[in-house]
Amino acid sequence: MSTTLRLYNTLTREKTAFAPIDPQNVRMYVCGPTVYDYAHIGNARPAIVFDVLFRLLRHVYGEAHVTYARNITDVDDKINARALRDHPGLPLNEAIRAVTEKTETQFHEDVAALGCLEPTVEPRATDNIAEMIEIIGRLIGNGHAYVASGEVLFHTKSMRDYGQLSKRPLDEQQAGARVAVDAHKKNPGDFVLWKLSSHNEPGWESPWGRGRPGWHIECSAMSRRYLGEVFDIHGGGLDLIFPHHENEIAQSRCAHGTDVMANVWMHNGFVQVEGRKMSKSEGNFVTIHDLLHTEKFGGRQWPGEVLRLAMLMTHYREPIDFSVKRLEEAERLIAKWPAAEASGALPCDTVMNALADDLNTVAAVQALHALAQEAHGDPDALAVFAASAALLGVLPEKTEVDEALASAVDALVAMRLEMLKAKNFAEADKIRNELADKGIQLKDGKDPATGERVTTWEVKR
RNA sequence: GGCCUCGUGGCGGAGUGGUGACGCAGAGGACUGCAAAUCCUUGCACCCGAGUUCGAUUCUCGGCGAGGCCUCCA
Repeated sequence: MSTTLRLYNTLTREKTAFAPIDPQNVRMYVCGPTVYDYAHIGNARPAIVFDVLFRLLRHVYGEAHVTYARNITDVDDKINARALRDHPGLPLNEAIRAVTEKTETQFHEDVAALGCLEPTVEPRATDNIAEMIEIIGRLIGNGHAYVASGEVLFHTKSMRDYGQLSKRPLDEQQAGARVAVDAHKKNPGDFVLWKLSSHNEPGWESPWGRGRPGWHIECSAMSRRYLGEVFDIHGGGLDLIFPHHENEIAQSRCAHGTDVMANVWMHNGFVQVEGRKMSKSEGNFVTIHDLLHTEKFGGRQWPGEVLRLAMLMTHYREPIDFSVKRLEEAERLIAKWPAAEASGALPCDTVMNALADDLNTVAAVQALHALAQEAHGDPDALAVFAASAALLGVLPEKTEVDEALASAVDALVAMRLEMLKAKNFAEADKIRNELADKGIQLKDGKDPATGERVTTWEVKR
């Protein structure tokens, strides 16, 4: 409990000491995926970054004292479009459910492969429509929202300090510079809280007619439901600062009459692929699934732990260039790390301090690498390594080897040593090669005292 | 146009007003029958210009370059 975390806060543009509202229940909200298609590696970054933060918070405040909420956005016009495209024969609601359930399952498989713990709660937008309607009702009631042309809109001008997060005062924005201003808006920056649905769009009954929520309101509703009106940390990608997070803040604060929505706002940087911007419009994005299970990237599949480490080799606020070269380097590092099981040991101070300093995973990984070298042949160091690696979620798992295989390999190793003594190199190498083909790597060493050859082996990861 | 990042050796990536982390790759070596693994040695980098200074990669200003947001996107 003595560790003090220092976190960079987008709200203040400063790195400050983190003090939870309630150390017995530290609360974090992270914007999750819209479930209409495979998640790409841009989605993987916040999942991994905030997973590290989750692990760190659990370590500092105790596992039972951290609540991590990450939403599933399952109402969205992109989902509707996908449902109509992929399931033209089904009734709309069933088609939508088919899309969202499949995508959600896939997302969970992907992030699990990336070594991410499950959030404490993972609420769905469609399970929180009533909460959204309640908040919208409040906003209309206290003059922060109005009804126009069948939509409920947030009245940005009604909020004195709108734009604090993005440092984007309303007056200074070029109104409608790149998007036509809808005539029914009182101000160009006003955004939709609720909009009416046609028959071929999903909708819910509300005081303003059968409709569906605007983009931002779900996070206000779900964060309040699970974390309260004011909570500790809100995270997401850099590109969400405006308008999404700005508008979440506006909705929540105006509905609840609070000065802040979350105390600390954290944003991870952008992801590029091989030096180029990844964008949906250009179609050059790489999905997590592609990396894990296909040979689309670099002509091979990549283990989840390699992807995770590659992601953590750059500080979360910096842009990251996802490249084959980077993945190869990550893989070489992991290959040098010992497999171990987390025991009761405490993580190394260097790793802890690095992470406590605004999630400096780069320094943490380097410290970890140094530990890995010390751990070579030192059980105590190995335990510290394991605990430290677990904090980052990059602990190579000890491959379970069944005893029959182990004794068979041991016998072959003994046989090989006999052959070596007889200088029968051909036969000895044959054994070595056959084992290698089965994924078993022999490692010859020398007993420091006797000078005898000592052979150990491991299952290649 | 507004707002905002970033620019360090082949690559990744720290850091500091006064000999220059570290990792990966590469090179050399030890060990080995040969490999692998392991260990040792090795890297003279800080976008450009001006300014401040005894001295700047580190501070200031100005360029140039890369990128992001302002519209669905992590």
